[in-house]
Amino acid sequence: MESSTTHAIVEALTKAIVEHRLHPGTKLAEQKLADHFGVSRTLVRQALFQLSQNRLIRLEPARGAFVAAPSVDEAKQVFAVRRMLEAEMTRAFVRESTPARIKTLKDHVAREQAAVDSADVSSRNELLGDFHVRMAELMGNTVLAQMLGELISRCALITLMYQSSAAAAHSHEEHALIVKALAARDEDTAVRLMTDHLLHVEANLTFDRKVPSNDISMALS
Amino acid sequence: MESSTTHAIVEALTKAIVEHRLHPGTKLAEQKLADHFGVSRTLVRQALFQLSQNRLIRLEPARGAFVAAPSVDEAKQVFAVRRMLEAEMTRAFVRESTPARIKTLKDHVAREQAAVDSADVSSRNELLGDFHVRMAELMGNTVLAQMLGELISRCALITLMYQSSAAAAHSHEEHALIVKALAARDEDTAVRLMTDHLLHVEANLTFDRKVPSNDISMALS
DNA sequence: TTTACCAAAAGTGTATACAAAATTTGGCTT
DNA sequence: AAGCCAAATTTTGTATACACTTTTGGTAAA
Repeated sequence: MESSTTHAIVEALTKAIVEHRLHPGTKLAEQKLADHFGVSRTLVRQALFQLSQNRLIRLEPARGAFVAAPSVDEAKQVFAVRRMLEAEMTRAFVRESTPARIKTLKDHVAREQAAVDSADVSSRNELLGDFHVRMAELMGNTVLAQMLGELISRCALITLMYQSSAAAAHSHEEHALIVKALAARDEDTAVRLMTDHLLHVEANLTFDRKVPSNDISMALS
Repeated sequence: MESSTTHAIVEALTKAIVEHRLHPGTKLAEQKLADHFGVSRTLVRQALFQLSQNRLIRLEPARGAFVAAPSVDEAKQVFAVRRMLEAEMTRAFVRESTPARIKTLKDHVAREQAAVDSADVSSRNELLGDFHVRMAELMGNTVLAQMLGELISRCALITLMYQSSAAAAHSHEEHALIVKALAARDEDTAVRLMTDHLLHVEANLTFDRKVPSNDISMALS
């Protein structure tokens, strides 16, 4: 089960939503997607169902699928959970820190630097989110990594829409500081920096909305 | 989308798995389930997919669905995440504590008492898990509540199989102590009790395996 | 002009059909 | 009796068909 075709559709739609080519509220009609991907509605429905579990779209009974528009409240809740999870994760990271793990994070931050310098918004934000997922993965706890991945992709929509370039650069700097504290095995500082970092990201979101366009074919082309 | 028929199938299978009428490893053939529920394979497949997202079953490409058998390692990871999440949740709970919330938890613990006294294993364990979900719900953070719900159902298989009655009674007593600390607004004690509680539950799991039987119709009848 | 209403069109929900892959069966050989 | 290969069977993966619901668009009445 779980064909790779379905997975490809999920990936394509995820990318389109997260890169903001499909705006919140846009209707995703099954047949149109099926035609676009050259498959039957069956596979599209599987993909849509999976995306709804990831909270990237919303399914309304007998009405269809729509690109999700996470509410301000939901975003705040997601950040609250992330602070809980990541504060403890950071603490554990320091305790089980190894040179190899530190190096992996340092390398990641270097890649962030490059992405922040170039103006590629989507890869920049992907890397900024991945910093947190990478930390979780390094802990060897796949459950944690996966859960954090879900949370991060869940508000990817919001951060992508409403995070300014300045805020992104700020995030990157904070990541660098966190890695420094981790390398110094300074537990309290690292935890504080991580918590503050998440608070900053949340605070920098401006909760405006923009106008949607709903041309699926164009967005996916 | 997301018909209630599919939901009914998910519920029925969840109950059967969690109540241990379907053993880990049992194959869930689509046509047999379809016949049993009197629907087409389409709806069964939707249900199976959803169950796989809940980690209650495992889907193998071109081979079908099998009742999940969470590994020891996975269980440990789940508990590690729960400790992260619930320690902070407990801390936040104390800070935003209200008499009404305390009462809700006290009522819940009272119901646990009844379930522990009666020997109904499945409702007992359901209530013991729900204590934690209830706390999350009271915080008004649905994201947290849902995430914790996932985690708890994810190791429901394990706790149900391998938690003794004595351990269940112990859990119940610890819940009562936690509520007491919450009522006294004793943050540090509450957090410590919660952390210890989760460690105890994890420590009390005995990771043996029992023999599977694979008669679907009998288990679901 | 606005509102109510009805028919046509489009879209979702479920069942079924068919193709492809895996499993089982049965016989053949060693 | 054990191992192995091929045909037969079962089971999964995908497409399609059809019923039912929602949306749309237009017409008539207020």
